[in-house]
Amino acid sequence: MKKEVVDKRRAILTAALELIAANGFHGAPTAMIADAAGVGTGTIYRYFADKEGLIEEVFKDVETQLNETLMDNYPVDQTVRRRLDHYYTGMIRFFIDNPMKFKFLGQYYDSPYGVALRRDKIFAQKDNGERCETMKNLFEQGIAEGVIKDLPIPVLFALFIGTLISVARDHILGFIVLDKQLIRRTADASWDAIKR
Amino acid sequence: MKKEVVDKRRAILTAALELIAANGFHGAPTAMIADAAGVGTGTIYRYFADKEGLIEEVFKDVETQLNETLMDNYPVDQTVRRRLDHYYTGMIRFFIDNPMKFKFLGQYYDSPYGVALRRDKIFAQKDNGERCETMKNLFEQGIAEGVIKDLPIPVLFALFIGTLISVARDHILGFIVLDKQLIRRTADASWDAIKR
DNA sequence: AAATGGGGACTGAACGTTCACTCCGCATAA
DNA sequence: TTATGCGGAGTGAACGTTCAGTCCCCATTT
Repeated sequence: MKKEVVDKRRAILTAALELIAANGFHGAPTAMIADAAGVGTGTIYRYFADKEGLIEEVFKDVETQLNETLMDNYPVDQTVRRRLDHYYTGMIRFFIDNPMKFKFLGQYYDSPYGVALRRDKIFAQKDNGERCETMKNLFEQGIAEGVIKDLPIPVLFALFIGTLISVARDHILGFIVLDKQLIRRTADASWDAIKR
Repeated sequence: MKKEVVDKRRAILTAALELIAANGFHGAPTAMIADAAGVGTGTIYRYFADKEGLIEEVFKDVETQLNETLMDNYPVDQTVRRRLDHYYTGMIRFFIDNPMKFKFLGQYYDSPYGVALRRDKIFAQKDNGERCETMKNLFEQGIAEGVIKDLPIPVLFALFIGTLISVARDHILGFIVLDKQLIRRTADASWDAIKR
């Protein structure tokens, strides 16, 4: 835990992420994860309760990284649109830069593990005071200001984020190449969907 | 195969669809499918090569039903927007009316089974002459007419269909209730995303 | 400095379970 | 009798998990 010489916990987390992203949950047996991490199969159970526990930890890890990325340079004092755009482009970039993490999240969300998870829960910050807001809050502010359509929050969420996920997947699968300009135009188009 | 008294093939297809939609691929062992269908486990292998073959058949079945639904009352002579709207609302209604089929498709698409599948392939008609068009064609027409943004087809697809899938899922999971009016407003918002 | 001993991180063969799939006998029909 | 459609106990492979044993580190002793 403290020695950095060989952090086996990290090695297991990384191996699990990569193998699950590449082959799915059931294409990543514990023996294979242990192998890729360079540890014995038993060692996994020294750091995690069971395979499900391991997967949960991987998820939390990715979630934290994504949240940290999104908090970076958060434009607190700008318009609702600018703040939403920060989230949108930040997420796209994170997924493009970390395709394995994107695929893992995809695996996670529609599986027994993630069914109970609400989509907006991802962005529910816990202890960051005023620096960030949930997207839900942003949508509500936008509606109050009259700049966003008065639709139920989950619908706005679907309109705004559903596209993001589809576009990111297409990029990762190689159907399109999302350069800076195309990201810009996609983000604008998604804004068109929810703007009043 | 020909006797309708008890169509075991159909019973197996139906049972597989329901169980996979409810519990996922790995929560639906062959023994359970056979039980639900009221046949012996061995009988499955009289009608299908293996479990993968069965799942493929279920997929083709659902695909065909969806396509047939969409061909109904297809507004051949109307504007691009009207024709796209026909697809959009038709799909939403199909998914709302057949939540199990929606869930099954979700399972199918991000699994080893569906990786090779292109999204627009779903709508590639085979033998229907001029009655229907692929969404790809509709997007291209729209771009040529100057009514749709000049973005890559997969991006337009993501903008238009990504939202549909998210919204349908939210409805099926019970987070929102999609009545006729809300479907209308969602379809319009999705159009805003792609319209010029 | 060198020798010793104890403790805990680590390992992987082995275990029990689960699953897709097979095989052979049975029931029905001709 | 022969042919056909079917059932479900049985089979081997693969999986998650365990646990008895190994090995390394370091405190202690000489």
